[in-house]
Amino acid sequence: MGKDFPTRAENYSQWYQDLVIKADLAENSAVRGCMVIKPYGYAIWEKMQAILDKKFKDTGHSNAYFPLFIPKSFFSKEASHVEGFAKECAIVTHYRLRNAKDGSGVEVDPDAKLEEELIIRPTSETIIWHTYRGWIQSYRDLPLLINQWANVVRWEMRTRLFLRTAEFLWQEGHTAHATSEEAIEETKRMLDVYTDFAENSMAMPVLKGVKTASERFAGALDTYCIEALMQDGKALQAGTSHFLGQNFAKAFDVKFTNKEGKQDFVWATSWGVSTRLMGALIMAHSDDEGLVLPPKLAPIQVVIVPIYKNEEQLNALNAVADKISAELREKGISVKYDNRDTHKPGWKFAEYEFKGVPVRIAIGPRDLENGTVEVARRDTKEKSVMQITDLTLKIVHLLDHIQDNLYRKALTFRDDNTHRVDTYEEFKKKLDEGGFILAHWDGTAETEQKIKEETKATIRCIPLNSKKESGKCIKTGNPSEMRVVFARAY
RNA sequence: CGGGGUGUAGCGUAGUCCGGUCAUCGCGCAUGGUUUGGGACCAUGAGGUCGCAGGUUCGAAUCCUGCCACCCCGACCA
Repeated sequence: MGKDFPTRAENYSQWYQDLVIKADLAENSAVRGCMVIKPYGYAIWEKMQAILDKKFKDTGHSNAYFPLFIPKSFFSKEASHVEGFAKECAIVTHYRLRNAKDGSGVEVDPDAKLEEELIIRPTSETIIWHTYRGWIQSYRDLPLLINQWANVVRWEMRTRLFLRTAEFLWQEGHTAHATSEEAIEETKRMLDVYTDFAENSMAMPVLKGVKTASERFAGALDTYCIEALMQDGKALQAGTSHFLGQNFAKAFDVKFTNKEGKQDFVWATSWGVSTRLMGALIMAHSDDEGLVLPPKLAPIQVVIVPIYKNEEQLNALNAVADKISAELREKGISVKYDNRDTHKPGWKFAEYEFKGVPVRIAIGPRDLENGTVEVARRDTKEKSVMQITDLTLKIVHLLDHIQDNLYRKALTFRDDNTHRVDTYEEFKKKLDEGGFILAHWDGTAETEQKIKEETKATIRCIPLNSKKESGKCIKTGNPSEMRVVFARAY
């Protein structure tokens, strides 16, 4: 564990992959492109879920669950939606197996062909809007604010643990509203929820923005997003929130009677974040010694390691450690006291460091005499000796400091790697150094496409908070009203 | 789906060019003992269809053919 681990500078993608596996977050499975999320990795995901779920409930949403399978015909109803997902769908065609005559095992029973094939959901808009048709008649039924936690499948050519897998876990919110304004408001509200989560829980600064037409969700009128910058200088889309207009309402005939007694199609949104956030979290903070977790998402926030020579000493340490643990737990801190006799302290130090546990407390016989403990923080690797008497409060503060420090560090990194450029030459040069690039663009899909082909950079978003500034497109020299964010992306 | 690479014990590997005590070493695992303030040490032991299937040969991890899986780089995507 931790040995023979490449540094980020040596090989970033290898560093990432080894980190995920060696920190026990996930592993590749027997199924191509699908991963097994291991208990430690899943515990982080559960913390993400718990925080997000509360935010969804607090903003008026309810959870529900829709089927994994979607009748093929549903998919054809919204033209751009089909086009967007057709190339990456898994399809169920049969419902029965039988023993092969040659004894080679089981085979698909050709007599068990489904009359209508089922698509395994790559996203649930179609089944949900089909269902909403029966739920919505009047303006009194609106807004309808639903979220579901689910798995989805997108048959990807190339996969990477957490960042892109054929099957992944996510949440998808699907809401219906009486007016366009209300739906847009909802779209932005949920983008803010994601932003708040990314920055305050993940300690990861994000840029809020709108996607260009070519990067928009299939079937959306507008796709809002949060974009984060990873340590290798590549951008990562961490969450999306879509204003779907009346596209799905029209495709699935979801009408309501408004206060004036007139029929109208409802206005829709959808929004989601996925286990990809795990990848973002890992790449935002971790270092060459392993995982670094922000306290708010760490399954174990504090680990206590005893140092002893014999059972007598251990017993004395156990008593003190149990008391410290209990006090910390009272403050809502998750503590692990690792007094296993099967591993030495040094081994444990390395283990928990690699797994990103924010704070480690070591207690030995010398500490018992002095009424102290040794406290080590993962983010800075600093160690200090603290008195046991006021330890709990200090740990509470330390965890807050670590959370803040990780955010500030990530923010500084992003600021240091965000550049404004005004010429195409400068653009290409900065692009190779990595980071976000703020540049003028003439607003056409052709130019965007050309830049992408020539440099592999995409427009990550048109920032929501950016000021108008007239300038010239870096590629064509045509007039531009504001800068957009370019980057190479995951 | 195109280009490149790799498959030998749970993991990482030597050996493959040049076929013949070659199945090597390290980590890990098990047992016993000594240890314990930064990944302990000694001893003993268990564990392998050398990716799979054919073929060549007296003899194949090694040569030939086919297949499969995984990784990296592209195109596509959250």
